[in-house]
Amino acid sequence: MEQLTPREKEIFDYITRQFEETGYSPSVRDIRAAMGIGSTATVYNYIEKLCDKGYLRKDASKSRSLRPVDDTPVYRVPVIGKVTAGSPIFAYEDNDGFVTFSPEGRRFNSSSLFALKVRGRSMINAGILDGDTVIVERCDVAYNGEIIVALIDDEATVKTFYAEDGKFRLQPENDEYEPIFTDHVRILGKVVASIRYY
Amino acid sequence: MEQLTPREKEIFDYITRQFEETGYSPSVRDIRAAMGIGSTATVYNYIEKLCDKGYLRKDASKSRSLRPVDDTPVYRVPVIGKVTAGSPIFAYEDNDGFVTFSPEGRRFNSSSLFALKVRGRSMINAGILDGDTVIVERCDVAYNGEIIVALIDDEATVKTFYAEDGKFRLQPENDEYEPIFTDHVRILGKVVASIRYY
DNA sequence: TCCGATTATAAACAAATGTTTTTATTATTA
DNA sequence: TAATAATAAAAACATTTGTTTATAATCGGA
Repeated sequence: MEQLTPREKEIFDYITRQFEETGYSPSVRDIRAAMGIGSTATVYNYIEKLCDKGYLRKDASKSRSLRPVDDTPVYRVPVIGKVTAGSPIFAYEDNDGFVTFSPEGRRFNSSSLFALKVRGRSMINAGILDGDTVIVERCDVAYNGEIIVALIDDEATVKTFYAEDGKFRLQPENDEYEPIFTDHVRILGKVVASIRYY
Repeated sequence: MEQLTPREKEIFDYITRQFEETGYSPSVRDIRAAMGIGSTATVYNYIEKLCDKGYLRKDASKSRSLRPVDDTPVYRVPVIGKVTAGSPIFAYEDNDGFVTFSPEGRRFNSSSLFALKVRGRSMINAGILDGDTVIVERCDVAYNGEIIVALIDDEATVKTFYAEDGKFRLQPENDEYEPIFTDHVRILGKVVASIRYY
């Protein structure tokens, strides 16, 4: 990312801070006043520079449409309550609220994420405890060793996935549990993160 | 929270969605157009209602200053790199970037949070694996059974805390590790959440 | 010393935007 | 049936706001 001049950085920092504090963008004149600048044109030029350099976004002629380009997106992920086979599992209405999740490095299609509260101790050796929240990316294929969410007997379950001899093995990560062998598995998605609150 | 009428909810949902998609608030006329309403006054009344009922915030006479009242705050938490005893541990400069964290239910003083990348397997029985990120709330006291971050030999370590017979026991959650007994412990904070990325 | 980058100003215009006032329809409820 | 809540409109007004144009001071490096 192209370097900012000292003054550009000052102005960028102000915009960012305002955005965080108020929840919306300062206007050109707000910036002018705060930075002790005499003319709106000066500010306007800075804004164009910051946009050109990739630090800001704005929509032309729209008031207060500035926003810092954020490289770590924040997703508001619906927590799915009960999962039932036939029904529209991912209907927006049938959720238990939301969790906020921001990944490291990668990006997701916002609508392809959902979350699940884990019940039971079948994955404790993988560090997924009862009550943990897993963030899941919807997909219908998986590779060996990936932790997935699958639909078993009308219930969503978290297991490690293996394809063997044309069949599937869903492996709990807990010696007290037995693996599930099946010819057919309906994969809801891959676990991309897990969160625990103390 | 006071109930919304059907139409109020439609309008609130539109504002929320716009906010998420564009990063800034729609104007009164944006809403008017999108909702198929003939007059800005109608929209204006709805906005006032939504503010009165506590669903929206706005600043008087400021364009595009609407924002949904968000009850789950999002914290941008600095990831502390190396921790050294005497030095200003929490200096902003010395960090490994940020993680975004939003708690369930409770609120924190934003400046009292920091994050740590866990190294080693000493807490695996508590579901904290090598590479996990723990979110820590700064504090200098703890109660028995709480998972804390303490300073041992100039290094930050995550352990379960116990005070016994006027001494302290820092308990690893892994049978291969021995507890640390000490007369004096410098507590950096309590673990309030842990996050793992796959 | 000249040049370019950085920082800055004044003045005006056009458009977008929030706000007020006054009035009306419809459906529900007492 | 009368009262009330929910929904809606028109028209104007006052500000706020983005944008353009033309001009200038300062400073470091070639």
